[in-house]
Amino acid sequence: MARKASLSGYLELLPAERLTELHMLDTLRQVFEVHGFSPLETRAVETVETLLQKGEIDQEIYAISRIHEDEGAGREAKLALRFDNTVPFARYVTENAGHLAFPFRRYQIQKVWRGERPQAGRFREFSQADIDIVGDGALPFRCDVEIAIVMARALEALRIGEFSLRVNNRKLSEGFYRSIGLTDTAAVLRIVDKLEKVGPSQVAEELRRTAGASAEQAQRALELAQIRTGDGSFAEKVRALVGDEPSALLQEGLDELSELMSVLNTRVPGRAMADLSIARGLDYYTGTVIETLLHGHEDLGSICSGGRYESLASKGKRVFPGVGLSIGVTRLLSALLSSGELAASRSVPTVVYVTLRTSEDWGAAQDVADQLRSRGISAEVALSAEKFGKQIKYADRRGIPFVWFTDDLGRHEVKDIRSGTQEETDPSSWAPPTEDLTPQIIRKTEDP
RNA sequence: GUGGGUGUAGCUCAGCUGGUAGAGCAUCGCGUUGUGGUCGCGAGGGUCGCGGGUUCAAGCCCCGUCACUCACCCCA
Repeated sequence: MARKASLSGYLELLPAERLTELHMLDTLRQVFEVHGFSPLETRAVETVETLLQKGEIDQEIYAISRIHEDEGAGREAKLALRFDNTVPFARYVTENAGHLAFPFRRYQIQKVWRGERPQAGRFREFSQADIDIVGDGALPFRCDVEIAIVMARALEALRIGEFSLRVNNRKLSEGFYRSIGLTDTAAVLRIVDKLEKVGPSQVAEELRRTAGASAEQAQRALELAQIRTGDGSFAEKVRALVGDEPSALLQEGLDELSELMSVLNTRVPGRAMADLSIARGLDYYTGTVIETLLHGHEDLGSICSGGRYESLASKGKRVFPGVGLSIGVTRLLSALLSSGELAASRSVPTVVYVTLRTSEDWGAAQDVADQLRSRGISAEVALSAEKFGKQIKYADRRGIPFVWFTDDLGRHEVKDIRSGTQEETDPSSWAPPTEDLTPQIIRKTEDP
């Protein structure tokens, strides 16, 4: 990949790359549906008001306008492109609450737009694959667990290599920070979130400078954030750190995270890591928070994140709590394509290239192709009767595995371009090996 | 938005203290005249990002501008 894009941040793929992307999307769709998630799509456009409902503008939003908009047109609602799938989904849920059955589980794979400066793995237009479960009034914690399991399985199905879900719980973090006297928990979370990037000493310094922490408070916050275990043992470490009786909030967070880790370790062993530095910025998350690290691509940042939000959507007195995770499809795809880890075996869907002996054979060649097509075998007919060498080369350059010849007596032969073997055959019954029926998505580097 | 780097053939890049534009790969042709890939020979392909300036002369120097890219910020 790594081709120069005409516009930075707006990825356009070559056919072989797009086939790889489609394979990913098909895989995700299949995993989501087999777990009972319904497909959903929302419009590209939201009112600015909806997008900013959290109050804070921490996303670079693309506003849209009409070229011929009247000068004084202040009456129309200001519109903008969505920057994620969660906020539009929340809006959709409240609008259609009367038609939906709760708890409602859906998947949604769509493009989103952000005006941030593009960088490797950061785009201005990209696809996210979301799953969420939303309840009416209440939603069992069990849903947090299930969402994490489904996503872990989806990532496994993508065969992208080793990855870790890094999980934490905001109740745990907030409860702890409050208990040591740090009240601006949002600021603390934001600073602590940078631990991996800037290191403990700088985090401690920032805690003192911007979150009003004493040296001792900063030290204790750091100690919590540095807890990282692959099993449930994080809980003892937290309790040792707290000393006296944990607060109700902290205890709730401990219980939830313990349950999550325990189930994940049974159902998707080795994929989860309790990491108490994970905070997820200033978002709407209220409990479980998750980020995902792709091994070997740590610099990419998280490839799948999300968590529990208690009140993102509400309608009058009704509140719809939810939990969801989102895969950065474009980020993942571009990284694996440019590293060469994922590739398609050919750039076209074509399985068979039907050659032309003379220009007049075109009709007969289409008949052959149609017989193959009627059985689901993708076939393409040559446009002119060039030398066979050239016709074979045409197929070779596109990665088409088979070339078809028909002689002047109507006898058929099919050649496997890779092995060079050619044999007599019949268009009404010939079929390729199943693995050649569609382009194969090759994972070049095997899992360790 | 702030700061650094880079723009030359389809791709990756060379191009000296200014002197009329180069390589490898790719493409196309021929050898092999209707069964590709190897090999050999040959050919085509460039407003040197764009605009202005200095100079007898600018890919190279100066100014501006655009794009790309990296870091910060933020995040999938």
